[in-house]
Amino acid sequence: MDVMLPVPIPKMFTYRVPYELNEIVQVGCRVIVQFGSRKILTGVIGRIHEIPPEKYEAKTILELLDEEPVIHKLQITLFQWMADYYMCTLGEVLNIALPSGLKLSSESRIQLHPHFDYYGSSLEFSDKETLLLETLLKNDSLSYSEISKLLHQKTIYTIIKSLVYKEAVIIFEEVKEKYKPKKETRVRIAPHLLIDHQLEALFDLLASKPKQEAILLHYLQHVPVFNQPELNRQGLAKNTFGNGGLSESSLKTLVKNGVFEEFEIIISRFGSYDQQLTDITLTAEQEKAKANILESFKTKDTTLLHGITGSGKTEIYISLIQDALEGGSQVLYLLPEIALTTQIVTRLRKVFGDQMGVYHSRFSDNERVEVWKGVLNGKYQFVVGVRSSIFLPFDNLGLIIVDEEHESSYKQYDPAPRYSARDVAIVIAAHHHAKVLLGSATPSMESQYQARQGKYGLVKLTSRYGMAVLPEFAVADMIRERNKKLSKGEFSSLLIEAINEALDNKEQVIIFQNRRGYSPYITCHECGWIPKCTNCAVSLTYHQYRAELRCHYCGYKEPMPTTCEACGSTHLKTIGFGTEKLEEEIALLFPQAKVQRMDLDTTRRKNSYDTIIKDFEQGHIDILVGTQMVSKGLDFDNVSLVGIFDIDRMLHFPDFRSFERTFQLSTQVSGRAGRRGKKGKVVIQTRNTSQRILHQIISNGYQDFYETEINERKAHLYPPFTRIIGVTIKNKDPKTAKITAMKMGNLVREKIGTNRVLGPEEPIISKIRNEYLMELVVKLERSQINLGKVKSLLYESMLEVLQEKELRSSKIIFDVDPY
DNA sequence: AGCACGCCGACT
DNA sequence: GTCGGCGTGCTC
Repeated sequence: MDVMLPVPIPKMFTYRVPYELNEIVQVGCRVIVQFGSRKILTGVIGRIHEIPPEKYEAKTILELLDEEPVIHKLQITLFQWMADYYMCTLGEVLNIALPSGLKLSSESRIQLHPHFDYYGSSLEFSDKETLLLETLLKNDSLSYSEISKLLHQKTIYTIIKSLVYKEAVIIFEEVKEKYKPKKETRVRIAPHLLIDHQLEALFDLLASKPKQEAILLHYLQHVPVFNQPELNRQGLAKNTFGNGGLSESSLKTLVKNGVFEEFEIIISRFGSYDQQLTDITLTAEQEKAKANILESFKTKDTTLLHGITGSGKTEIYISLIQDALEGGSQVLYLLPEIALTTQIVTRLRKVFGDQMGVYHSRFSDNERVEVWKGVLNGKYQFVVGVRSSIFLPFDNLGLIIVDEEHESSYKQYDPAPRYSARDVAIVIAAHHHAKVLLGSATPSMESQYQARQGKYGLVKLTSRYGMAVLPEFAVADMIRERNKKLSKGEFSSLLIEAINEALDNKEQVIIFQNRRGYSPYITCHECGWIPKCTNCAVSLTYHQYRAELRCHYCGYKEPMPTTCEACGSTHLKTIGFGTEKLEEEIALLFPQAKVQRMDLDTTRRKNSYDTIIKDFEQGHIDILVGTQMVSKGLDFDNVSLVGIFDIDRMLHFPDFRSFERTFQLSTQVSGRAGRRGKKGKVVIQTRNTSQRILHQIISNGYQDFYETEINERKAHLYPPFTRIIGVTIKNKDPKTAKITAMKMGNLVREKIGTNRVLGPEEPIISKIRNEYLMELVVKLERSQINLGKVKSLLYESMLEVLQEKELRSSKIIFDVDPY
């Protein structure tokens, strides 16, 4: 049979099945196999056949892990499609798809040879060998890294080989099952006591032992065995006694005396939830939109729901999900990474209770395996999750919702597969004959274009939910403010005034600045020195609260210097500003207000994100400063003002999507202002008040924005008119990177046409993690292009370039449909 | 990707 | 000599 292994080699591997398993093995079951001389891996059976390989002897699988498949056949087809489309290997797809709790890892360990007698041996051992053997006498076994530490030596292979040769030690592989079901210890009354009134007799016996009697009463209170003796079987969790202030030692005595018996059960990590709200009432407009969506589904597999912020898309989703579930099919609801907050999950939980699974990156390995298994066994008919939930083993999907479909976090950038969950979702739906609903207030250019072309259905929601009205916009001219000395720090007088007004009215404020840290760089006033990362070609960001300089690309950090490392001057100044600096300035400008910052740095811990949201919701925070985290799917009733900083920097980011992103981000943040009947206000600070896109944001002119932008894309041959494949060349040596890129560029031009290839060029950040980068861009017109052919030509070119000896150390990475 | 194996320079 | 570094080839 052929096994898919989580390794970046573009093929499956043939293994033999032992006779006794011949009848049991199925495609989609996991197996453990030996791969290479000392690696043991978990793979998934991809194909069952009886053709023995010609050129080698196939190894036999070591173990079959599942009796029933953990992956459906349909998914294997999908994985293969993903590998082809995104130009990566099947193994890379599998590696990302399977939660790590389902993958076993092996570690080689060394142990004394069972027939080896250290004291009676006549063999000669070196000092290091002696040290190792004596340590092994004390410990049963040691791993490679433990030995390496013990001997203070990096390569230990020769020593081990010599000892293996002398038959003093053996190498073995330890395989650990990673997933552990969660267990709970329970107690129940010994079953024989339930017959013939023995329990009453027991009470008399315990009358003199009040503590034990209290325990028995506590049990009977929760498990009424007199009326329902069958309930005794399930018992009562042991920890309820301790929590009830009852003596644990008395419980122990009762167990010892055979009154109670202890047992363990496997429980869910997610507790249980009740469905509290089953009926969703839609407004007339929502009802109409829903009907339009259903109508559109009759002829189109994918429909775009374009609903402005606060128009109540979630209610429509809920209603559609309920319908699909009642029809007996599964539903997947995708959300972008950051927006997967308790807010939405809690809301859905009320409606769907236990049948809803949640899948996202903050869950532990064990929790993810539980969701995976829950989908397999039918416990979860409905899953809310992020990007990676498209890999869950659904077998009967009826509906996939991709909320905030324009979000870039649907695209995985590193490692491979560099896939777009939105695009893959559409492919999955086709496999299942399911429907896809894309939802957004600011649809991506791609989706909107498809809808206009009639490929997707299009449904619009144009009025805000309830009495909410769109916010009023004000643009602060920062050049004028600076010249007239009206601004204080980074804040314009306009924004300061607006904040004061909001605070006076006891309303909340959100400040948006898409850059974390205090300042993006510092410089020496005397000589112009700027501290740079040692591993990447970027300046270090100053983080004041830890007094550190940090690299946002590789994580490198160093303490904030007190003097210039070039000239020794103490005059270091910060340039530019991030969320930290704004937080500090707010504290100075509005000392009476409570400020909180929300960015990657303040939300690292597991619950910190939820805590901030909750605090803000309950009004413990007046002003929330944050990065794009504050722009996503959060509903706050009392926010009347949103401030947007540094929109110019976003616009001038050198990327064909910078206008689209700026428009989306600004519109999304603005949507946080003014809900439920109050008119909100948005202040945008810019150095160029006349740019057209500002007016499009202000007038909520999505259509106008779309028209201008789509013409730009058409004129410059960018998506959706073309398809882009990014090619990144990496090398530790900058010259080799350049030469590889040149050769690759020439070869690809030769094969697919000169005008389809741009570059090579050095990216803005030319070095990351000590690797120098070069980029090529392949632009392919949508029509009359055989995409598969082009991809194989690209792949061939890569192999050809890497044939050359001097260039072999380069890495060439393809990114299909980059964001 | 890992990992074995081989070749080469550096250091006790 | 022996260790560590790096280049190269292979994995059913």
